[in-house]
Amino acid sequence: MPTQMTQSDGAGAPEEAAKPQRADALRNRARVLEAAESVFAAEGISVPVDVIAEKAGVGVGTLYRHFPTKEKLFEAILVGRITEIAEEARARAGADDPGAAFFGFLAHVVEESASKRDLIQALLGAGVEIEMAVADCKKNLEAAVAELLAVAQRAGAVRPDVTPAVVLAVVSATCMAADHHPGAGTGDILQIVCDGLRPPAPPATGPERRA
Amino acid sequence: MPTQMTQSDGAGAPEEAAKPQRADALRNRARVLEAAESVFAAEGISVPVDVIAEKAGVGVGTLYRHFPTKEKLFEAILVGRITEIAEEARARAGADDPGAAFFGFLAHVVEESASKRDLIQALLGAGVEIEMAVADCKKNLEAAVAELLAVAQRAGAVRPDVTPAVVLAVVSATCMAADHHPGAGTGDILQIVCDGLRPPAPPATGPERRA
DNA sequence: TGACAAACGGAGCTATCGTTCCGTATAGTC
DNA sequence: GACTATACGGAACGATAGCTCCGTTTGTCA
Repeated sequence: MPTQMTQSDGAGAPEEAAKPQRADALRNRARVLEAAESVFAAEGISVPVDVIAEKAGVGVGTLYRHFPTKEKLFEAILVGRITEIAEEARARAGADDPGAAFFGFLAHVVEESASKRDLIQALLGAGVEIEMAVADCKKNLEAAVAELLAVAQRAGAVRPDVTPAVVLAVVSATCMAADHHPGAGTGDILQIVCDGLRPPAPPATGPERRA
Repeated sequence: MPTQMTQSDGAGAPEEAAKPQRADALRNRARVLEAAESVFAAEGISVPVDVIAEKAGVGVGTLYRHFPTKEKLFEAILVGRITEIAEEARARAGADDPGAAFFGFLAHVVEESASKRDLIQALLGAGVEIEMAVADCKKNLEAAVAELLAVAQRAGAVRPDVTPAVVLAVVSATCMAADHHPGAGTGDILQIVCDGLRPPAPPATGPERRA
């Protein structure tokens, strides 16, 4: 449960004093977050809020006191998830073997995101309005991936013409494909994508690559 | 507009005599289908039926007389689209250059499906109950792709370990990624996938491929 | 042209879901 | 233990969207 947020942070107001919350309020907030995380992951973003509230063991009123809208709740979870992935990328950026670090990262993300419908849908953009908070978060992720990618490219492990945007696109696509085509093994798809990201073999002979 | 269907075919009853429909009924049916096709493609499957009816220039009542549910209407369109793709695969299966035929097919599908939200969502399975009719259709598509793939593999243009299911998964993933990550060029993503599908360079030297 | 079955249109019914409101319960404090 | 601000619960409201119903229109056939 990495997702945390300061409940009400209005945009412009320079409010500072985070007044202490009551113990039960804190507890319930955490419960809602936890319940939402699992329910969204399992069912996607279209589950009714009632379901989340019930799973959390609170009333809908309580849910709405902590998160002003369903979308905000989802956003909170999303920001947590994406931030986590970005941290993972940063953590791997300094590894000894840049190639292994890069491809390991891809595998990690795919594995982690498999069966997380909500994340997938969000990355996909299906039916979700991209909020500013999430957009910023994505920028952060893209920056982290850019670094990891650059190192791997410098080491010759990844094609030089690949951009961070392409990496993100390809990764989310792999997650989606894996989730919805159970017939095709996740590993097989990932393998294809990874090999496609590698440079076309040093001096080269093989069949015409790159049109 | 390849989508066609015999309006009411009950499951078990061996009814044969397709009683002739009135001219306006036929016309309206076609209009609904056409409108639905473009609206679904543009907005996804969540558009209200009213929108489709309006675009078709008919009332919702008329829409529902031709298609018992919104889902059935969508299904009709889907079946048409998927069948078309399957035919494309079959048409290319006998080409001179199996490799070019195979990769050309992938490019064709991606290009054709770009900007077709509904198809993508359906391939994804997001929020759509897979109906029998569509499932059959998918089987047909998979068979067609299997043939095209087999020929290409025999010619050494595609990895031998790739299965039809993987190809479909990878293609739909590419469509989705291209649609939702405008930052990453469709061509770039397709390139990566295609190269990943190719065999790992004849005798080989390059960096370790295939774990 | 008249008659009738077939088809149409769209108001409105129903179910669902996000959100609000307010009476009740409780954590924290003296 | 009493008091109060804080938080809770869940009934109810409003909006939306799928679908139905029935009075009206129209194609077809003689």
